[in-house]
Amino acid sequence: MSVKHNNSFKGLKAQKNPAKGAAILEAAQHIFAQKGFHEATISDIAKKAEVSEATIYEYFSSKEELLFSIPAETIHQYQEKNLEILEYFQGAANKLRFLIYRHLKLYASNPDYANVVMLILKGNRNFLKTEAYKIVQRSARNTTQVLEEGIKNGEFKPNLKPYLVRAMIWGTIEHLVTRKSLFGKPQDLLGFADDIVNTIFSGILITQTEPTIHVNVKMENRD
Amino acid sequence: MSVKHNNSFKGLKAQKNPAKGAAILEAAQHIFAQKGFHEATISDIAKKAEVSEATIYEYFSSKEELLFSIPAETIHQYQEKNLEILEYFQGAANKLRFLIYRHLKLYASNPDYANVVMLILKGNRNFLKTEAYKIVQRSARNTTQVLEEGIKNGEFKPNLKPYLVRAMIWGTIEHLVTRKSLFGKPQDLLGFADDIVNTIFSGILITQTEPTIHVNVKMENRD
Amino acid sequence: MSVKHNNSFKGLKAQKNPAKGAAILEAAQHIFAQKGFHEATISDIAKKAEVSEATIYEYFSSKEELLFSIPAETIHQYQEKNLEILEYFQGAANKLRFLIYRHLKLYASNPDYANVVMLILKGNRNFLKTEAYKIVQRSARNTTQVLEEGIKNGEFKPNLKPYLVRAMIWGTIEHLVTRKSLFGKPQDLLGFADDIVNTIFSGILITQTEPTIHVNVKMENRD
Amino acid sequence: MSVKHNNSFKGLKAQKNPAKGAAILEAAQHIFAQKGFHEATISDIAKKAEVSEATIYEYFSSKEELLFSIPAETIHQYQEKNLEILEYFQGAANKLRFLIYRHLKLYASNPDYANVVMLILKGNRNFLKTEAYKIVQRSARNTTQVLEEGIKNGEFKPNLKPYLVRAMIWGTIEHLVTRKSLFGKPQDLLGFADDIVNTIFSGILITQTEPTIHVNVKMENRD
DNA sequence: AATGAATGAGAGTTCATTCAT
DNA sequence: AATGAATGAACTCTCATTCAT
Repeated sequence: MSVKHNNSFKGLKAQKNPAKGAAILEAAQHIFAQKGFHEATISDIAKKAEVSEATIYEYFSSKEELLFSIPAETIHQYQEKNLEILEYFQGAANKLRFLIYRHLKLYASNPDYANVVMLILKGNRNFLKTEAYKIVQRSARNTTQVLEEGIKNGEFKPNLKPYLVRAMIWGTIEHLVTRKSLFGKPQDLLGFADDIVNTIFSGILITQTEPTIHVNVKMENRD
Repeated sequence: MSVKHNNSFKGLKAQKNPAKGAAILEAAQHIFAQKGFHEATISDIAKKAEVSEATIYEYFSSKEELLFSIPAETIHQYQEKNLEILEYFQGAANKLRFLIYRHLKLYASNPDYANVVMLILKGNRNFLKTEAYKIVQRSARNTTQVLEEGIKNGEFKPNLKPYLVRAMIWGTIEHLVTRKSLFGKPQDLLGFADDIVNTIFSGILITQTEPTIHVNVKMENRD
Repeated sequence: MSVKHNNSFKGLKAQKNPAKGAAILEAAQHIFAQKGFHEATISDIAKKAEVSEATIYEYFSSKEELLFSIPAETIHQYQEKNLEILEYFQGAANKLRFLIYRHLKLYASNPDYANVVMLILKGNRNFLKTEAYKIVQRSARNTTQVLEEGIKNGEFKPNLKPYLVRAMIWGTIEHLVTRKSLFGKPQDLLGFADDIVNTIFSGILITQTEPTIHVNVKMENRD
Repeated sequence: MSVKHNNSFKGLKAQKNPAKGAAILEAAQHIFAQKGFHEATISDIAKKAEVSEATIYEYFSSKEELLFSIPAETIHQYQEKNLEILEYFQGAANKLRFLIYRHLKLYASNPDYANVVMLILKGNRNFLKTEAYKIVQRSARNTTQVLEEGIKNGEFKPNLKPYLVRAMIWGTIEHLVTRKSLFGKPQDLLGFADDIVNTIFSGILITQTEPTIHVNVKMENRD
């Protein structure tokens, strides 16, 4: 049932045996992550999935479709959950913090997936025509909406450009994840979440207010 | 001057006719930018460069070396000029603003180059072993050093993590440039420079400290 | 019987369809014999074998492996049969005569094979590392052993050097076979067998005994 | 003068600078001997000869002609000298012994040359159309003539087939030389000369005629 | 006489993909 | 549903050879 539904948005052939389809997909994710798209062969994937090469074509109509099918499921669940949880947060700042965590966690918890997305899919123009990519876009709207909400309710600066701030947040995350994919570091992606949030929220400059806070404290002591 | 001897830092064959070598490189950049690495053929590049395929191999020992040779010259000049100009700026903030502008401009003024770097090289592990990549790394040090300088001299927050901030700046730029490569927008990359700088400097939150500035002034008068 | 399992001693890929593998091998033998190794193309062989070029690579991993696979089967059967029959002969001289016949016949009955061996493989250093070559070596041991046996039992001269005599026999055969491959003559290789044997056995000099035979005859007349 | 004469029988382009032509030839001999014909490149040879590739084509019109030019000079001198010395020998047996020595020595004293001849030229059909090959043929006539002479004057068996015996002698030598080219052994080729001669002369069988010699002696005494 | 530079012409090899069973 | 077997279609790269200087 839910299987049927999944199939529909993935744009796949009807899957005779969904478990096998999933196994192939996972094998593909792993092989692609290790070798890259062109360097990986269908034969590699077939071996890893313990099926014949022909069987792969029973489930996916081409090597590229196989690649594009990798994020479909993941991104779908990610987005569904985001929307679900987002409602429980109060305030744009909290929502934004949540989205940043989630985004980082998505990649942190699945290095192969991060690899495929950052090193392969990001540079692939055909991926943009994909159903899965549409969900990525929708996911981007989440962030933008939260930013707009924050402007409207006075949490965020009124002259802030949502498009840019979203680009900063995503760009930061993508940069860090890509580095982890390529170099293995930074080890702890999630550890950056707070610092990202803080910097995005408050910037890096020392405001002239901060030293004065000391003075204020003294004043209160004097009274 | 140093430009003349750039053969030394490129891992190229000795070039019989440097002008032809450059023509091939430019043709390659264009074709790779349009089609991607694997989709582009040596034949495509040869046609574009108006030389024979064999001639390409007189100048570059493999298709991949041809690809990796693309950024070498550009990145080298970029880095040299950065170092040269950086000295004239006073203050870490100004220096950082300059580097952000420069970085954006590098890609904005050369869309094919941006394409190759963002869509092809960024996902290529072999590129990391390249001489050209070493210069990219050195260029990254520039940013980090400026950030450290800013912390030391009190311009930037003392608890700021240079690695992260640099990741944010670069990630933002890469994200924007990648989008421009893929979608053609945002059209005006350089137009984002100020907003990036402002956001990185001051964040997006409306600070409640601003009114307290008044109070501060009075307090200091009192002493 | 042992023939069925010959895949084991060939360094080949597992053969999907051994009949097709054999057809390719035969086509290759013919084309190589006609054109030589470097002048023959995989395309030539594919046409002759009525398969696609890619199919050839399903059975043999490279053009050179294809070449080296040609003698494997033949030489194996040749050696097996030699050992089998050799036992039935009495005396080193008879055994040696048999081996010379066999050796000549091997080439006489298969001109393409003779061509490949004499004109191509004999000059190929890589062939020496081959499994098939090991069998050639073993086959050489046969001859040497027979010669040693002949020395021991007094059939052959005690100061004879087996290595040299074997070199003479093989060299003679190779020389004749090569000439036939190159010039088409001598037509009848096997016709040389007896003369080779006689010369190897008795040399070319007229021994001083021979004229005395005449005398003997006269003596008998006198009686 | 003699230079002009040499050029004529080599079938070469008129050589501007014969010394350079010879240097190229020697370089080619060495490279071909090491790598084989197809594996050796004109570039290899040019480097070794310390000339440009184009220069090679000033002296030899193709790679194959370069190959075929290697034996020309050597074989010419060899044959001239053979004919010259042969006259001084008395008796076919002595002459034959001389030719066998000479033949072995030709290869023993020039391993690169041996390599080229045995591993490359022997399998090359085009070489047979060559001027140099004609001299080889003439050199073969020497041997045959000596054999015929020996038959006529009663030194050699009357039923001996000169063609075969020459094939045996040459085949033996070629076999030994080829082995030395391929395996480096037998180290001492010339050391085999006497044994070859002895075996060719007297064979390997222990003749039962030897005791009859006694009888002969008595008979002759009786007259 | 010598060569730097350019290239035409292939050839081997790989792989995604198909299809009969 | 699964796959063994076959192949079409490319593409990179190499090298002998040429020719203007």
